Amino acid sequence: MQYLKEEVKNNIITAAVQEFMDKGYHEASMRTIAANAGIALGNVYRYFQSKDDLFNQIVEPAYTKFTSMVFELYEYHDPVPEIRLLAESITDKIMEFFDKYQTELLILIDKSKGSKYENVKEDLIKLVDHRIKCEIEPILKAQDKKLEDDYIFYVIATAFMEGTFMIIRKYKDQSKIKDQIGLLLIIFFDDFYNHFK
Amino acid sequence: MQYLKEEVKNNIITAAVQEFMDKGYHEASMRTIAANAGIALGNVYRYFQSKDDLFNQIVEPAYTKFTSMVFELYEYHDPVPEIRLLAESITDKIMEFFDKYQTELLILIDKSKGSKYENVKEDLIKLVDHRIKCEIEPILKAQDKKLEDDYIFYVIATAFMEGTFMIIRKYKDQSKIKDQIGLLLIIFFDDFYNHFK
Amino acid sequence: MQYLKEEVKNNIITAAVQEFMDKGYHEASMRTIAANAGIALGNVYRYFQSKDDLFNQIVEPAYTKFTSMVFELYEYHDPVPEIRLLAESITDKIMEFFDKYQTELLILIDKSKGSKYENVKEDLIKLVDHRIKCEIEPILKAQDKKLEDDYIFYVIATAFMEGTFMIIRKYKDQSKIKDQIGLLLIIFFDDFYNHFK
Amino acid sequence: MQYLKEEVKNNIITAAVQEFMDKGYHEASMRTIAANAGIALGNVYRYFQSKDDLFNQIVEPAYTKFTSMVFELYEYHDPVPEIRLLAESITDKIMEFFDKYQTELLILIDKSKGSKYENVKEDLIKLVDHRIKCEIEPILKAQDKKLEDDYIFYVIATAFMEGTFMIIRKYKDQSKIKDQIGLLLIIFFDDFYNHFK
DNA sequence: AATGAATGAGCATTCATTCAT
DNA sequence: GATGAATGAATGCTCATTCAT
Repeated sequence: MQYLKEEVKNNIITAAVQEFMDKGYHEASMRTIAANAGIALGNVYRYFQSKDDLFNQIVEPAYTKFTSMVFELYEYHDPVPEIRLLAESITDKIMEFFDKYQTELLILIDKSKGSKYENVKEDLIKLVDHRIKCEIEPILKAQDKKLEDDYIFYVIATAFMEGTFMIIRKYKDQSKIKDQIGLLLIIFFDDFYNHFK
Repeated sequence: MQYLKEEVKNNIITAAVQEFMDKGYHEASMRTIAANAGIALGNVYRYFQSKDDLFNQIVEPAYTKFTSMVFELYEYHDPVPEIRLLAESITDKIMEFFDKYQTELLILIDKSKGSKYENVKEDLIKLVDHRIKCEIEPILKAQDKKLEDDYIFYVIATAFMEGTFMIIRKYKDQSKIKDQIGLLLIIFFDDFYNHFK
Repeated sequence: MQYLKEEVKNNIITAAVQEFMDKGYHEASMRTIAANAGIALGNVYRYFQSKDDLFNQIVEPAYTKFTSMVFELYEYHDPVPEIRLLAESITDKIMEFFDKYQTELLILIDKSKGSKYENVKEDLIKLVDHRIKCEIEPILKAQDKKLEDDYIFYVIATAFMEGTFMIIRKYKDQSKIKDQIGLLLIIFFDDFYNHFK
Repeated sequence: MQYLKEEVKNNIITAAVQEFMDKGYHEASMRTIAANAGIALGNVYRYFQSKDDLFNQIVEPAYTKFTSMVFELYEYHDPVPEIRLLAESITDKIMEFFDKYQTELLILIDKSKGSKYENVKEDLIKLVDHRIKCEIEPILKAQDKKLEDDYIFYVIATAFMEGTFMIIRKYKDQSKIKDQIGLLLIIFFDDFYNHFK
């Protein structure tokens, strides 16, 4: 690998993050990225093989970490006696992740259409949906109830995740984010939980 | 002459609605729209100045009606003794709107990026946010509490609306939609309401 | 399929044949073809899906006919008592082909590098090589001789075909071409034949 | 200063010869050449003004030597009583040349499209054509025959040279090359000679 | 009114060549 | 002398829009 100036690479990434945030993967223009990075178009390709590569290098670390986090949460099957404890542990995991990859997660979630990551949001929501069902179904069973249409859980999962992303978008301060996501978890799942009891 | 056949215009709109739904504003192809409307590409431009104009004419009525509905709800200040009643009345209003503009609303909400309507979703959410505050603040006041940061209401509003849109997207049957949105309203605001009591 | 002007299509083909002849498939420029056809670049793509398609449409008929001709000759196994007869029949077949596809054959043979036809020349030569061996081997066998290295047959096949192509390139008059290829066949194979007798 | 290290220049030439052989003049990459020469891309341009210049410096010596050889053979007018003797002497000359410039000749012949040497092959063939005519015409004259169209000689010359190049491309061993070219000379010119006798 | 052929600016990508260090 | 980062024009291709008929 040749020596490439870190500054230029950073300029490209900065410009690219901005461009991907503005227009999403598909609509983003390599010309605009080059212009905003203050370099010639061709020079971008010294640092990144392709638009795809540029996008991937930006979101890949977030994706990898995110996937392993998702996997861990997915495997955690036991229903908890007290939702606040689960909320706390999930929030901790998520915060650890956000600490490093806040912007990249948002690109991954909101702006990845056309790239290989376009299903990330859906995957995440499916996980949350799965977790919700793990919690709620035993409760319903104990009451001999069964929902004929469980799409509402998927809706709640989506709504919750959307709320989570908003908090990430809004705040820079990690402890504030943690507080707000904690509050969201309680409002959503403590109350929600009660609804089915 | 400025006489344009209504039938042709309707065919274009029908094809365009389909195309915007399928691909979103930016990815929609004028060629595909013309082909599906059964007319020549050039002829589309006799009825609509541009892709932009075509999009605007499609979503404009829904937007106008929506805005006035939003205004009405916005103006409705009285806190309700029983959230279910408010839920019912809001759901009724929304359903009335959906009855005519379901598809257009979804285009407006999901597929308007790049057009002048891209902030519609946000506007709607601001309304719901406002309504929530109208409901919650008196309760907090009665308890001598005050939230230092009320962004959580905005988050809840967003999450709720996202859920609402999912339900609209998922179901065709109006009564089913009404049921599910009703359920969502209760889960969100009855439980949520209790949280602050 | 929409109605496309035959004249424009012909202009594109004429310009493309010239360009492919000048630079070969890979180096040919769609911009140059469009310019020489007197139309805008984008318009070329109304008539031909891609550079590949344009090239294929030009050479495909020649290729198909050529392939079937090759197949016929390949299947013809009997050694002939008199090379002149074989020469005559092969020449007839080839001439019939050249009559329609002279230029296209030359593009196929000389200018197809980078396209899916790049092995056509080699395939043709392999056929001729095969035919030569069919003729020569029985003769050698009768003399209890065997060549340890039969690459010389492949060389002769190549040399002969190269000569054939030169004649096609040089003359427009079909009867002249026939005469010259006939002469070439005799020089090559009558004499060559004798060499191994 | 204009002092340039001979070693670096040789490395460039070695890498360039390989690259031109692999991909031909046009497809050859200056980056690849620099990388394989173990130097920086920009440094190539201290030794060679351009890709063109690099190509020219590589094939120039072979071209010069070749041209003078051609000239000698061209000047050698006397018809030979026995073609095998001429074949032998020509083969000797050619082999002497190949000994030093085998690769460069193949580049010149096969890979020079787009450079100023693209006609070298033709020039060589013209020489052989000339020699053939020197041999054949006296024979025809003695028989009071005259070919109205002597293009066939040019064709034979081309076919023969094509065969020669194939042999050079195929074999590395000089004595094997000599044997095969000798065989080719006899097949072509002994038999061919007889044809006109 | 309607047609659909034509336009031209846009896209991602490549590569010979230049130039500041 | 040497480096390799930077340039910019070229490539094939797409598509909203225009315009002669």
